[in-house]
Amino acid sequence: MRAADIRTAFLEFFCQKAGHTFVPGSPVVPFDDPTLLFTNAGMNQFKDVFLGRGSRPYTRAVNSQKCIRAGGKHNDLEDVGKDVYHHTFFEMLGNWSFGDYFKEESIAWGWELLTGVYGLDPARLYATYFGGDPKSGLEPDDEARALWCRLLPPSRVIPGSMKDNFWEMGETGPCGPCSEIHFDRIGGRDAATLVNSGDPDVLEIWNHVFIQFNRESDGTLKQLPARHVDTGMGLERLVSVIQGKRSNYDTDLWSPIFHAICQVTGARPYAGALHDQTDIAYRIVADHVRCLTAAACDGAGPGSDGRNYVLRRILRRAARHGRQTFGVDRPFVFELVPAVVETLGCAFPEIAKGGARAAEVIRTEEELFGRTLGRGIALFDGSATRGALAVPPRICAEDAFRLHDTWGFPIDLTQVMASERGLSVDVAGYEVLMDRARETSRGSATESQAIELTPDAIAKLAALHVHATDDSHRDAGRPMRASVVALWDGHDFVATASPGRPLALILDKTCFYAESGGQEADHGDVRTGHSDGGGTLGDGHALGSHGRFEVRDVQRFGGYILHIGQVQTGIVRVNDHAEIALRQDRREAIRANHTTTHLLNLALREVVGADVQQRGSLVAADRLRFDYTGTAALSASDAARVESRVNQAIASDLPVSIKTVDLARAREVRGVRAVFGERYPDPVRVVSIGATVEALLSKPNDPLWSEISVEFCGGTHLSSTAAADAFVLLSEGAAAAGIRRCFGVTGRAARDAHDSAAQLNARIQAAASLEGESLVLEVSELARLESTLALGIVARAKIIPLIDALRDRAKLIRRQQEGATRDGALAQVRTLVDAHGDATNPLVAILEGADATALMAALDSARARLSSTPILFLSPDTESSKVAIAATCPAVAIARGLKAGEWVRATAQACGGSGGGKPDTAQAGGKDPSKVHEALAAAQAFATR
RNA sequence: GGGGCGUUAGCUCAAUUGGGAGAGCGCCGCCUUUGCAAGGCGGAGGUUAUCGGUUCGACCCCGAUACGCUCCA
Repeated sequence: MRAADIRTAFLEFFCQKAGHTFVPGSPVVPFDDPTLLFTNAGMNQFKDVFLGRGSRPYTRAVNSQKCIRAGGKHNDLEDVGKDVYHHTFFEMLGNWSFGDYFKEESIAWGWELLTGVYGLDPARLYATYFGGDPKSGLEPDDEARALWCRLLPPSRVIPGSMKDNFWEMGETGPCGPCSEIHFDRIGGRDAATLVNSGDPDVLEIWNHVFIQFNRESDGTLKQLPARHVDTGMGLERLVSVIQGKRSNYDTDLWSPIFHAICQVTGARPYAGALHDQTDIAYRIVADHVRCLTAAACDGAGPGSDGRNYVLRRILRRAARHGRQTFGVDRPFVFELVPAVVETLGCAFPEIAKGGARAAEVIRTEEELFGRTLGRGIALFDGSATRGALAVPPRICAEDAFRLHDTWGFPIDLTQVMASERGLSVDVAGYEVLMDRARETSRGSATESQAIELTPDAIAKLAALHVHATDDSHRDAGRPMRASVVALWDGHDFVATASPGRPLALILDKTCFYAESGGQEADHGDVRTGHSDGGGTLGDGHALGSHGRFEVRDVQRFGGYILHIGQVQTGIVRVNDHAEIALRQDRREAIRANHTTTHLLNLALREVVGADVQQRGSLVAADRLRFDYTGTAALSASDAARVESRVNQAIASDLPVSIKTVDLARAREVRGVRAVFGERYPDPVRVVSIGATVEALLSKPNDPLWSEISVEFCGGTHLSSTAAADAFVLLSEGAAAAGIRRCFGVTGRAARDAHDSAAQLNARIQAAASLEGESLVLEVSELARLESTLALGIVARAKIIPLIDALRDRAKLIRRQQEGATRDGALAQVRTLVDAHGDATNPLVAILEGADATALMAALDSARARLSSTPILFLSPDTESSKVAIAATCPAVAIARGLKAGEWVRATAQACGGSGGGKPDTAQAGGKDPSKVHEALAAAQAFATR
């Protein structure tokens, strides 16, 4: 069976045989799970179901999930290539039951598929089950054991430990026993003792997890009302087993890629040897290009932080092996992408579609690395030259560390390069420096100002029967009454709080919007009073007699909303009544910016193209930021079109409609904008502009809908677009490889941007009639304004060439001025030189109207004719109240003890300054032009002393 | 999140303790030579990323910002 058939057979088996729904695997880049660098298991996208927070319209699901294990807790990066079964990228075949079937069906179907469909020899299969753990008070999973014993002899049904056969998602939460199916590649023997012993020929192929407990915060296990099944089977491994190979790499999942490597690099064909450098490089490069292609097709390219940085390291490892093992010093990894598309494209449409773009992303990064490598090699050469003189010849620790820290040269690369030159590397010293760097990197970690509610604290609140915060009033945002249910200082719950320390307030209900989905939190005030005190919360007069709390941030943790800020006056206590009010001007600005963000999203799609995808956004009170996929800068004309589309929508005063509806129905609406890879709650909140959500749902297929803005969004919005007033695009640039980022403003700020542009334009017009020095000064001021003012990019694009034209004129003027002052100075020098008698006498003179540069030119000119004369010129400038001084001394004068540096210093001191320089030429400056004659006298005295 | 490094002519990069902003390649012009490659001479091209500070004087020192590279977590 070919790999593609094996994959298809799995999906069809569960779809047809047991009524599973095929749910396409999620992207390898999880967008809303900060605990996860990459998708690393098929269950990732169903986490909310297991946690009991979400649901799906089906109870049985199946797919093949693209997984990446690199850089995170599960990191297989270092092992890739050294063996034949670790991968940074792999496929996980999985089937799931959400509160539907359980152990019996799961095990029976697993057996049927492996032996019946795939035709694996039953005599080579082994099963493990959870053998119980007295320490944790857990019974053995006898149910699973009994089920297996129906299919296998009891000697091949093996009990397993907590580590191998009990699955937990985290400290708390859903968990349960699991049962693994193992396969013996050799056969004809009893391999029971080899199961889970690390023998490469007896390997786990399929894990069935039976989620039946919930681990409570006190450590106890509670039976779950709904029990789930989560299985996972690595495709690469399965294929090797079915195709009777001892290595994952010896299957048709890899051969096209190996073939491509051979073609592109000209290396000898892959031979499959475990310890051979070339074969190791083959495996590493093939693995890495699969990983990079899959990531790029899901929108994640190499970059400088987080998961992007992991991808960068992966690419550089591949590129380095290409260079060192295959001798290819040009970009080549990108040329392997078509082979990856050939093997994965049929199963994953996004890879079939995104291959070309992925290759482009990879090629760009390879070129970048080539440059970094080039600079690093230059540095290495210097270091090697120095190191060659040492005894024994070696690269010193500082250089090795610097190559690593600054230029990204892994120590082993430095070692290889050093050995090529017959040098060793001070690795011990390098490790010391590395440890020190690690220490400083960790040690200076500042304590976070932000207050967070830890999982423990959430559990504690739940134990105290504090209910989740009711935020149903947040859209209205009107002042309201509530009560203080808890006070959290970041470490402990406290009963009272007074001014000073940062504090988080938890109320029973709130009108504040917590930061979410890129929209910033509301700010505002909370005034508290105590029910049995004097400060009754009657209609106003006694308010605030107990406490006033200023809210500067609002965050949601679990169901609890934290109002974070400080007590301003008085005291705040748990159980206080509270009058809460948010800052309406801020809320209004955020609403306008959020609705406009949706309009911008639509406009970009219209202008740039339908494949523009949102990659993040920030809605603040003073601006909005929007990231989207794209590799080229927005042209000036496109920017103008985008801006004008948004302004048209604002001018049309379109109504904004918001409704929470069933997710499946909402998804059917044509043109709906959902953030790529994002998971949405069900039901989902739909925000549409220009047509009501009801209208959308009544005719979901109407082509009209793709021309209006429809998004899934939980934020606060205007009721109609006119309130945004106006929109200006402030900037557009690259945020990361393949991602563009633009900033914009609305309302007052947009008007201000227009006004600034108009004023600047008027000044530019006026400057056209200026001449001389005033034009020069004005141009530098205009350039300063251009770079500091918040102008729209449309306006800026028009303004820059106008300023450039003025700058050209100013440059000409300046050059003329400089020429004039220089010529003036030179003319004076000529007379002075003509009049100068004895060539060995010092020439000391005042030149009128010269600056420092002209003085140097004057010195050059004088020196050319009086080669043995010490010369010093001064030039007073009353306007800037400075005296420029410059001097030169011929060798004979220096030998006599007259050094230019000392000479100018003595001269400058006579007019309130100082200076210095080399013995043959020096510059200085004085601060008091009125003393220029004293300085002249001092210069003469110094030279003739 | 925390470090380190960098940003100078169209490109690649220099510039000693703070003391006159340079080279190579490319570009323009002229000359020589030629089968071709080339060679010689001259020239243009700079807000030293931006802003502020220290100083008589800043590419250089200090602070902030932007952008890039890089390491650690």
